[in-house]
Amino acid sequence: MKNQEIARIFNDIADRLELKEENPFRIRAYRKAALNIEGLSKNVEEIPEAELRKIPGIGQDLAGKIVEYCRTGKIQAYEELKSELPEGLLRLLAIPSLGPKTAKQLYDTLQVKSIDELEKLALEHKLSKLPGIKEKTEENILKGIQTLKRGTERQPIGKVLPLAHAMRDQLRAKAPVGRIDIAGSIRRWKDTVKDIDILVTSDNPDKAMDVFVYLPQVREILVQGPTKSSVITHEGIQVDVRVVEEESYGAALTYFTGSKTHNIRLREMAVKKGLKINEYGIFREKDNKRIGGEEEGDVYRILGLPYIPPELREDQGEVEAALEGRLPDLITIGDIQGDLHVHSKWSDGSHTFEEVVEAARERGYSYIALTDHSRGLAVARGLTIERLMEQKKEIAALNRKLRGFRVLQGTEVDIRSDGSLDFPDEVLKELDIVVASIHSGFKQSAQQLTSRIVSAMRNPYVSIIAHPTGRLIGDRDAYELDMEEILRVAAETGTALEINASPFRLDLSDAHARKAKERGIPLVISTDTHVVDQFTYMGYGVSIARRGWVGKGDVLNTLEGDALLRRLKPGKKGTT
DNA sequence: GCCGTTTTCGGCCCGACTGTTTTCAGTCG
Repeated sequence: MKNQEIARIFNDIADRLELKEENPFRIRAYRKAALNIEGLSKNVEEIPEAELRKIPGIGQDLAGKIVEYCRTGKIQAYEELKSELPEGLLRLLAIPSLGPKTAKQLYDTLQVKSIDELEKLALEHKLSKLPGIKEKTEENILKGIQTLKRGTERQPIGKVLPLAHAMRDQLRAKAPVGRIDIAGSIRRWKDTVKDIDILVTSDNPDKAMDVFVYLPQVREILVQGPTKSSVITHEGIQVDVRVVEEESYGAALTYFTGSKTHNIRLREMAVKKGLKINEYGIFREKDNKRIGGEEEGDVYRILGLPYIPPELREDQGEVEAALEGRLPDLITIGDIQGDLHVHSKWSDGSHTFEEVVEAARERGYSYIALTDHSRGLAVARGLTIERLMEQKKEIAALNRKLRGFRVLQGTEVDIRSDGSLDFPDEVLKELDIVVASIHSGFKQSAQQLTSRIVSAMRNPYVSIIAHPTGRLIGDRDAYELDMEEILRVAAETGTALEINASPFRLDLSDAHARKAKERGIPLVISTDTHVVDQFTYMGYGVSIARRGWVGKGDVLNTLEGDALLRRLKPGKKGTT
């Protein structure tokens, strides 16, 4: 898939045009096109040129450049542009607080061509000799270089969300704030997050901001004003707080929730209706009269749209769907009846059956599947066939005692390097549910890995493929897989794909979940719990499903226990 | 460079904070 590469090139072209002080609207056109290509779920290589032009922000010229890149691996105009300015100059733009104007000035006057050169000059106070640059700017450039060197990668949402909640709760307790919400990509439940946006109302904004910038989590204050302040936490995460008036709260919440492209769509629609939308409200163009904005619903209602849930706001067709009245009815956490991927002390989990069951009942579940590891996974104390059969007896005994709750006996059977399963069919057929997954041989070719998963799906007893792509966010990329082939065979065999709800996996991803849903492939959302606290991961999994346009009917573990067992693949007996 | 229920030309989403100015440019989101 060349989408990411093309998006990167278009952004790079935009940077270069900016340094050349080209027409800013032309620059924006490249950036907009890059955003739209990046967010595209289809592979651009498979889209004919005429269809490419239907993508918003892609016209004749850019469609031609995309085709040129797919065909030749190069874009002539880009190659020419690259020869005009040194690479190092481009890298200066990555420094926060340093933009194209300053970079160009530094290059023209001091011939700065790399970040190291710039750092040296700043330390020697050579920059403050330039017009418009004084001590403070020099300091900020040095700070920016430090920030860049530390790296500000996107963080897994599972790491950022608890911090966001803690800061929100402290603001609520200590600062003079009224309404308060976490906005931004966290509210959209993106799997990774770059910063935390918090929106508040306050009758004393200066005080509220004072409390905020001195919260214990704060390492450094970036900016502080009565409506907007930004800090960096000890973890290196940027947090922005915005204060708005009551009457603007809804408009501001929409605005700061984004995504950027979704907002631009809304604003463009507003302009066509003779309206103006900003973070303060919705206004009539002719007399600037406010016609709404206190509630988020105002924004959508006035544009003639149904409310669009934050998880869908990515400009991935949700505006069109809203206009045509075909927004999906999204799954909610309350729809989940049970968890189908749970470990116990028998393998590498931390709790007894009883403890796991109690925690599941507290969450309101009516069943869980115990899916301890199989024998081949020695590091996780995988079960031998004998232990598995012993476990089966214990589960049967436990089920006899339980009222209104059922424990399904299952396994997370390892898909070995050669594609065979770690238990023979005679063993698998004795189980209620078989979850299969890969734990080794990650470095195999895409073809090998794909065929391992395909052969597992073709086994009549395998109900679910767990964490199909193996990614660990920020740690390990998804395996090289032919996802098209996996989806095709999943649809053909009726094998369910798991959305692993661990916030460090979220695998399937939102985009893959959406594809699976479109093809009618059954999904399950499971937590892969090893410690009972991890049952709370379900919220992350449900949110990723929502981002994939997934409804209750697409997810097997929204079914009651009997219905669930009937729906597991043919070949399974479906009894307890 | 894109786009069109005023338009194939002339617009293009909107505002806050900082630093350097003395009314604003640059940067960011």
